Amino acid sequence: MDTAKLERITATAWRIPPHDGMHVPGIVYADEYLIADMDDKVCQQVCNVAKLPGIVEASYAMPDAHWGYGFPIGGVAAFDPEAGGVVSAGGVGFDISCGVRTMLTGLPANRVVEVRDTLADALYAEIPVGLGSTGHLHVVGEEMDAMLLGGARWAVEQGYGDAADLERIEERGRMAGAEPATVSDRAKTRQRDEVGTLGSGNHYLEVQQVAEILLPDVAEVFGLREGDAVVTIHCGSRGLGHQIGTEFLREMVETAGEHGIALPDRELACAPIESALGRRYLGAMRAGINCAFANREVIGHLARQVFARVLPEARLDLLFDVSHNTCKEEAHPVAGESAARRLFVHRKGATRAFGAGDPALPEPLRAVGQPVLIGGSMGTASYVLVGTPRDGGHAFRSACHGAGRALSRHAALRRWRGRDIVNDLEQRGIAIRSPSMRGVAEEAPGAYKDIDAVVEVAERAGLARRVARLTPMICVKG
DNA sequence: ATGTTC
Repeated sequence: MDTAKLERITATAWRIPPHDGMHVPGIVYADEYLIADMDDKVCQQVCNVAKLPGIVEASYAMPDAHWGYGFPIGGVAAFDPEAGGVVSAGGVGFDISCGVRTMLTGLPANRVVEVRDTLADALYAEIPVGLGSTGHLHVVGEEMDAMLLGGARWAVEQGYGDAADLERIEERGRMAGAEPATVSDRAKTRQRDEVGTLGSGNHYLEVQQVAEILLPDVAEVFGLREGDAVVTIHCGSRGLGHQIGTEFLREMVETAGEHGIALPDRELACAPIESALGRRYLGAMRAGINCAFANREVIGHLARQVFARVLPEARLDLLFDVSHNTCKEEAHPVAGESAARRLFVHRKGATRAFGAGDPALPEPLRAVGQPVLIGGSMGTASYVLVGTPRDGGHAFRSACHGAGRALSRHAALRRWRGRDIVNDLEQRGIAIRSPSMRGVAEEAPGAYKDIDAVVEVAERAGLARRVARLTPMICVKG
């Protein structure tokens, strides 16, 4: 990216002054290396978001930001409904509530190494993965609506997962305000056999080891011990979220003019939060969040079943479950103001990162802050961070979500072959199981930014602090 | 991300 038009405000933050109709500045969190590699289109998208009605404080991009549909992936933007603020389907993304959960085995990683291939095969056999994969459940009619209302709570009621998990999920496993009636029959039909499936793309289940502890006191509260094995699941709301996104995006494009909104890019289609369409989207999007909660809860249960057979001493207690693609109603002080405002915070490829003392956090996490789970690319490290207490002017208590793509899927396909990637990783002791060698090539580690650099910048920028670095042993890949 | 172009 050409940094000539950017003001460097700290070692890890760049400001784009408002111009050409931007209501607020853009802020990009990056060091000189990450900003140099970031696509100019990220800045353009940050600026476009800053032109939307009712945006407050700034249009943000996290250190892992890359080009996305309308909003950048790694984008954070908050809107005030009292100031004509909008909600945008493209600002949430197609994979509503795509997110990550990490579960603690309580066992040293060498116990996994001893049974690695057996465990990898069993996980791959039991956990549905890949494009169009179908699951163990068939959810229709009133059950579908109950799932969309109940989220992970519904899954637990169905016998998938444990009630103790619920405290360790954002919104305690159930997003309030979901309106299943606003979700189309087509979206529900697409989902009826997909609950409890991993999906494709960058989604995965990994068995990882805690390679390094960076913040011992917090790691202890989180239950992370150096050398232990953990299980991390990354997936979202599958066909249902995608269908909701597709339908509302179209409707928001068609009605933007009626709402008096001039779109800088049709991919930024949006509706006033206080409009009928805005409220309807929020009801459907929240149902999509519950779908993702239920999905990850069911997959977590399937993983526990596999471990119970292959490695029965493993506990698989849930550390936490975070969403990366949401629009949430939250109270935040805007920079320069003392009182908090009621805002609708879009996080697209970004993680909520609440600090110690936040009442949204359950005990004992409230004492230290929210676990911020950063999913790495296939074969590379992942991180557990912890949210930091912050006031206004700091991305509405958000952090990055992953490594972030450096190359497009298309470019990755030209450069790598899936089989070679699998062999290379096997040489390094990492077992990959995937139905799609094309998918593996698209997800080649070299197609992503350096996650160590991304989280270091996130920490230096004050977005979150590093607690533990995780490295993969087994990856079941979509 | 996605029954990878209703």
